[in-house]
Amino acid sequence: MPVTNEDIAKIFDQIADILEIKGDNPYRVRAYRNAARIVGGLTQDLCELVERGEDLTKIPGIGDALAKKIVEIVKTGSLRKLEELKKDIPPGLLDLLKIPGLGPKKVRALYEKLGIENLEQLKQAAQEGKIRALEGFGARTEHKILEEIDRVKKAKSESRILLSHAEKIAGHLVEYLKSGGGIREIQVAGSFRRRKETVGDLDILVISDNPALVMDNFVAYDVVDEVLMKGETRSSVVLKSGVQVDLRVVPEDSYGAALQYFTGSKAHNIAVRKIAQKEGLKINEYGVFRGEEKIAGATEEEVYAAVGLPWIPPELREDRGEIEAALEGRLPNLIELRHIRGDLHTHTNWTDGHNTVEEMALAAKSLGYEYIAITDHSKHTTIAGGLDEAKFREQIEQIRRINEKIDGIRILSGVEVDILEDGSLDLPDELLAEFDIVVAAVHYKFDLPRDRQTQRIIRAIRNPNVDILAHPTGRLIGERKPYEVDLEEIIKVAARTGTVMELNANPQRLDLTDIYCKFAKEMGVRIAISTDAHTADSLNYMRFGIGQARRGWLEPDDVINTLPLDKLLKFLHR
DNA sequence: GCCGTTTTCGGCCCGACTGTTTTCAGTCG
Repeated sequence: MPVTNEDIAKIFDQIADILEIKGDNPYRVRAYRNAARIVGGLTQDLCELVERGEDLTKIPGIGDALAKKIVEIVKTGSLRKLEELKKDIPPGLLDLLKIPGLGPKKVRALYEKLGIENLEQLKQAAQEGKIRALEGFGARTEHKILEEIDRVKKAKSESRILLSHAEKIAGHLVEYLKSGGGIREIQVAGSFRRRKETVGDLDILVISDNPALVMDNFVAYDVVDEVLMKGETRSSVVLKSGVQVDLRVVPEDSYGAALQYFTGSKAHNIAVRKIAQKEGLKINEYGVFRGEEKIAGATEEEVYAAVGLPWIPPELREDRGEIEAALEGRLPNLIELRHIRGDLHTHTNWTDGHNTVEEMALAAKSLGYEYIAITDHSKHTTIAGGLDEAKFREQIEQIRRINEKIDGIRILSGVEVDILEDGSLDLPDELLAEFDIVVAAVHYKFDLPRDRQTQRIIRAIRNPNVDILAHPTGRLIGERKPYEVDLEEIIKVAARTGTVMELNANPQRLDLTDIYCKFAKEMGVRIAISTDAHTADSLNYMRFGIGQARRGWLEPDDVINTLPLDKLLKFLHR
């Protein structure tokens, strides 16, 4: 099994954890964490780079030492250094870091003084009252450990929530806080504002003349499960849903600085502050300072301007080249929801959708769209009631009639045709040529070997009738992993065949991911942002696709459903 | 461990809150 970039990132993170517990140089620890983040965000497969003998030290954050380690991991599947470190520190000890309040120093003390090596032993020691006796620990800490330990064990896997879920939680909480009074300005920052596909916790920022009132209201919110901390300017709670929410109250003239600070990402902020440092400036959540003098802080624009940068859209703030682009004046003009003129992947009650063709069309019209493509399943997807050729011809005819009947929206007759195991399609070419648009997708045999899966999809997109490759990795966030496939290769082929890649806007799918959006753009491949709506209401998923597209640096011209109808049809050669 | 037209050595982002303390280290974001 080839080593993935994620495997390498995980190894570096583990090393960072262990070094931290050992009390190693914190800057070395940071270098490993930084490397893990960078490796995880690369589009290019490190295995391939190593195979081609590329110079890995060209990757920022990777020096000689880490480059050698990457080569070793790729060639042997493991890293001697990590194996050595594991001899010093039992692996179970790393789980202790997940308990809030326990950091590397405390974990080390528990290990050295009490011989605790894992969560189970920690629980036992706490129950026996041994922990409160340790220097630097007390009864409260011991109590807290007992409280948290089961929660951590339970949530050991994945605790991030979908952005769509976060929107609901944040929406309610913001309304509640507003109704309690004392709020002059309120905004959700963090990864939520960066429109990341999943959100770990919510960061809410408030301007208030009465911080105490806001904080009191916050901790009294009826779905608060636990108050982690409560202060004048900062409080944290865990909601019953398990989501952590941090609330910060800042003065008005610091709002921009605080918003910038708490929007992150951490990596982006560090990069910005490094620039500030070179200019002899200091940035914190209260503003930009030259010595004692505050020179910016009320707005984000001001903060960026103070360090010589234009305002950078939150979705780009990942330290993936946006700082360099900003410095050189080549930030993209990112796509916005208002640019979208239609939806190119939707379902109706002809198959597994809930609404009629007409209902879907009218819903699209009410969103201000010019067109909507109806793309029901083909017969192989039996579970969805996929249509055969005769049924599709009936549907095409129905769509023609409805188009005559209603104004202000054009319904495109389309299909989401199954890509069969050998890469052929589930419908004959003659029929495919009759549709306005053909979307092709994999719906079964997710477990083919990487090479066969890749070739399967490449064969499908080489069919000139195929316009769009839908949900190209088949993942369902939190439920189903993406299937093994060489997406980079597929995108390269798509560049030659003129095939469009779909960014599926369903909040649980959102493939292409941001990094592949950016890669596709760089390869000159166009994107369709489509909702895959199975109900009229879920046409509103478009905003999630837009968020991901913006994270992937996409501009209106990169996305085909920003085209007016006539240009779209021309693009599709129909 | 990374990085560098001010540096190949000496830097490396910054502040709030908590608990255990009597002035602060550790943790967290």
